[in-house]
Amino acid sequence: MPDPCQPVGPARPARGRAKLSDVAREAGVSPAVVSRLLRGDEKLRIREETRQRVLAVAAELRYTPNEVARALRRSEVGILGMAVHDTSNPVYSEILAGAQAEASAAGYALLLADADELARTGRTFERLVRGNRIDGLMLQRGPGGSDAAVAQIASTRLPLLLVNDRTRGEVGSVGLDDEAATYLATRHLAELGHTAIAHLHLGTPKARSAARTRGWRRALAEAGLPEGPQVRGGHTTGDGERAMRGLEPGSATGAVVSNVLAAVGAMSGARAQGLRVPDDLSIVAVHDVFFAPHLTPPLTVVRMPLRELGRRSVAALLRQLGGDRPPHEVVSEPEPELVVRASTAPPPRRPGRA
Amino acid sequence: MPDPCQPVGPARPARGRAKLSDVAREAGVSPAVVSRLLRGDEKLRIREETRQRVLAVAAELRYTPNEVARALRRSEVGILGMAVHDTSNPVYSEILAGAQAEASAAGYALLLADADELARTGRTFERLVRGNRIDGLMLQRGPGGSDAAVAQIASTRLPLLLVNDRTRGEVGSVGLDDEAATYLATRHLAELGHTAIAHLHLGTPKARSAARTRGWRRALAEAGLPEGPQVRGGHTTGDGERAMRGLEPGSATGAVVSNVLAAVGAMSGARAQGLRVPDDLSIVAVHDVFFAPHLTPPLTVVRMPLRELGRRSVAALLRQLGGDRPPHEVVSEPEPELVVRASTAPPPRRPGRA
DNA sequence: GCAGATCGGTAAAACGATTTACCGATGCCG
DNA sequence: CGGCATCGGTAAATCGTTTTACCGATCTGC
Repeated sequence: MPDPCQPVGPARPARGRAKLSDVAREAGVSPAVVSRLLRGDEKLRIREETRQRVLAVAAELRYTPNEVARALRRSEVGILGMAVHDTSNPVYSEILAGAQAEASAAGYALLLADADELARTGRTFERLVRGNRIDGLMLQRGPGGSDAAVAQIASTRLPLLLVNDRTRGEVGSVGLDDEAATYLATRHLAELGHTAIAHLHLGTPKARSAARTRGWRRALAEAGLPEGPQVRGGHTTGDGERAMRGLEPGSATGAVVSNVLAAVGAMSGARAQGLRVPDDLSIVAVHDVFFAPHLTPPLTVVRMPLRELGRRSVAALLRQLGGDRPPHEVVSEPEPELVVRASTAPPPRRPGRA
Repeated sequence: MPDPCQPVGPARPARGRAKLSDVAREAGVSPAVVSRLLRGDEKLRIREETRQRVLAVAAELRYTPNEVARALRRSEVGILGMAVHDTSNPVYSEILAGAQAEASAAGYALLLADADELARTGRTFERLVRGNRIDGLMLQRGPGGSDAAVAQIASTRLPLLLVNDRTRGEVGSVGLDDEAATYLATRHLAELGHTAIAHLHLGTPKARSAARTRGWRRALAEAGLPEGPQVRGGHTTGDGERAMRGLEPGSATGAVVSNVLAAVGAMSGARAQGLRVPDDLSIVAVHDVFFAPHLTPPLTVVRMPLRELGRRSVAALLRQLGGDRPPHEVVSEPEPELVVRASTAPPPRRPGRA
């Protein structure tokens, strides 16, 4: 029942919520007990009766700890940063969705940042990276993502993880099997009978781009095919469209495009040049996106576990916060999978090169 | 066990960054001066010489304030929450991108949350909404977003803003001119000569869905056309595909689809029924997305200022934090704009209804 | 020479939780 | 009855800033 002798202060302050000390006062114990009880301190010895009373008061007052105060005391905020180059790129937003889910499940929140802005090392950098606003940072380097920026961040000792990337050394990373992706894509074209297979490559970031090129080369070598033309495909539909113009007409009957957005552009570009897909040119892209089946023709892709990549990145970063060494993982479960749709077909009878 | 080998107070602690008191000590002033100087306190009178010295020390120590401590003291964290139903929906991620940009420009960070999870009023709700983790919350209600959840959040007195929605009363909102969108879309079809114009509507949320229906009705009325069939289109490609099955064959030669993803699905669905787009059926959607020009046929849409919506939402929420009354805005600049591509054409000679 | 102003700061109390060290009663054992 | 565990907690020091109130000198005017 309500305390008869309550001369001072309202039980629950008019403005603002109940705080720890309110619960303590109301339950007639010290704040320490409330904190230790609510946090499940093993070393706390407490009478069952007291425990119930404290819990009841906390519930009645709808006590919720002030996360900011906790964070200050514990020097741990329960927030992970996620720096993305382009939020509206469906590949990135898929990773983001996975990360959000995993973080949330682990009791963490996700703070969104712009990777480019971060790299400029200005106010955003100061506040986010050096201001104790986050416990760790996941960074998805975009096309222009420099090593210098990464070093800059790493030097602050903020736990850092490169997502969808591959590193060695002190900065950890969680990536995808990029080589397998282009390998599968290229092999698919080879199996269809293509002998002139181009690669529209990423350009940047270097590590990922190199792996994709390797996969393409390996598949060509295994099939005993010559290396087809290689042009820069980039990351956007515009890049892909431009890339098609750079591809010498007739130099290839199939193209492996290292990025799905570029592939979308490449299809438009091909059409603009009077090439029919897949009749004159087969196109296969890396990464599946929800609208790929609705393109015309539906786009053949290698599906990569993007959502899983997001999840695993968070898990890895969390382990790193726990003291583990920076991870160098490749998410290979589920495996990259070829999804055959209608943008690939056997090469035309009259081969491209005549 | 205390460390006997550790002499007192290193100038800059080995672990962790320089703090305010370090700067103060090093510069030979009190912490108050440093804080007030760095925060630009007008009332602070200080000798030029001292000012320079403090600034120099702060720079030398690379002092960055601990945002958590600031937040605690000021009861203001500098973080806005953004709760989204589906991160990987390109419409939402476009809004998100705008919000991120504006927040960042205003010196705020954006915390991402899952709207559905939030609505479940569990741990996430407690920590985010009642834990002082954010200064205000933007909520994009998804298909299942209930009023109860909104009321729940509003009752906590956390500044709340509904994004891409329309409200009256105590909960503010920033929305789009949904009626204009479907009006323009419908008028376009009418001008092409269509007389049987269907509406694949949203279903939920109610307010937005109703406005879209109104726009369609108004355009039909103005053109002196009868009301065509209306079926639930939903928000996903799958929904749109299903919706096409629900549309009686021949009952319409044109369809206004209230959501671009549903429109993508509708095109596939139409094809599955042997309908050619636009020869047999014209389709126009609300919202432009980057891949719309690359669909086949390229999708005619009404472009809405999604990114601007994100920006304006942040600006509105910030004003609300500043004490303004909850806004009820409609972002109408730039205006909804019809982007004619190839999914719309005059109706077939032999009218659908024949 | 003395009452104010003005200058150039300082002291100290918040903000709300966590955590370490310790403490006064009981109970138990010999 | 003395010693010492064990029980059931408590006190108080942080965490790093911000901000209000105030203070001792030095001028200034008369």
